[in-house]
Amino acid sequence: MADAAGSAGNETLLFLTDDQLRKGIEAMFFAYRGFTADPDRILGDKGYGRAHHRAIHFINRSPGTTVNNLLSILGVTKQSLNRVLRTLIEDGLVESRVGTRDKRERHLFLTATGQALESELSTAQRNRMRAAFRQVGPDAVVGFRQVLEAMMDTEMRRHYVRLREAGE
Amino acid sequence: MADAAGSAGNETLLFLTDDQLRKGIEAMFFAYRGFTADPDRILGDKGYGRAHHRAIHFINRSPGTTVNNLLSILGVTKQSLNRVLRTLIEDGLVESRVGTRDKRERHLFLTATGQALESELSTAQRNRMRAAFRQVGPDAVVGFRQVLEAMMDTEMRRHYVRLREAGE
DNA sequence: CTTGGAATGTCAACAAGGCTGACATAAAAT
DNA sequence: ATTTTATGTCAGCCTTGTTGACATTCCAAG
Repeated sequence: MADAAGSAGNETLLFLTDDQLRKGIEAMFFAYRGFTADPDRILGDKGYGRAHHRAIHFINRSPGTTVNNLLSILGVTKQSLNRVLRTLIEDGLVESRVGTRDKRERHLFLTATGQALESELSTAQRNRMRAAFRQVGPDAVVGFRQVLEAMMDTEMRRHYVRLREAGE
Repeated sequence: MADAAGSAGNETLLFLTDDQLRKGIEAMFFAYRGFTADPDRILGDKGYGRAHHRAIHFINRSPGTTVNNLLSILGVTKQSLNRVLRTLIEDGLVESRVGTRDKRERHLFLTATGQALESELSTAQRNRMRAAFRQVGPDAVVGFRQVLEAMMDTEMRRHYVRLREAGE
């Protein structure tokens, strides 16, 4: 453990065994269910699904974002996203404004109602993550984020980093 | 860990700010797409989906497991799982043997063909995780797993731990 | 032993949310 | 003027969740 990086003995690479990797895989699977469980409950009660949550989350993060930008973040087809956006707009959670510079673009914003739902969802999700973070401490959290970032596709990492910069 | 709870200095808890938590949430979202991307490609080519992968994975981990046990691990309805199992059995990837003690139960096993697909899928998934692990080092990996475990529902953590024990 | 309930698994039908393909519109770019 | 881009829509398909109805098997209480 102590000589992890330097010694280059074969013990150093024990964390790369198939067994360790499999545990990481199963941990991802089970943890992701926990990660989505609380929002899923809230959404189900209101007749929405995970797809609506994702749209709401990223519109909240980048108010005024275009449909096209949202598409590349979410990695779905426009038809699929459009179905979700249509219901959110009809229900008055999202507002779609025609672009001023480029009138082909639609800029998306959360309404007050949309912000309320966003807040309810993200509060629930943050509560669970806060409990986990607090339980394991800051060093573990750093490792957690490092592994996740290394596991992303480069395209997705681009979006992730762009959002981080915007948020700070 | 030692001073996280006790010292109560405000610097100590900076990793619990809403901003840090939001980053963790987005990291989970983007990383999970990477996590499933490679298996999804392989499965798509063969006419299967993520549900088939999950079934195959856990049957491989616990050969002879019952449908009921698989249900509680996967957290879906028996009807949903049954559809997936039926296609896997029809295609000769999974074998279902009637229980000897209790003839209501079906015990599930991977056939040679099923094991071949399992191996292909888990190799692809392990390769990505290995690359990520190697990139960040063993300490980060420990933190990664600690956070994930803390984020699981207790029910899911039970399954996770039970699988760990069986594997070691 | 029989019978009723519990456990297990199967079949049918429906909904959410992915997907592709085709097409319309408006605006920008060439 | 023509082409390209951004967006929206319709139709139809697939996977994978759901509930409801039902068959089989086991077990336990009468």
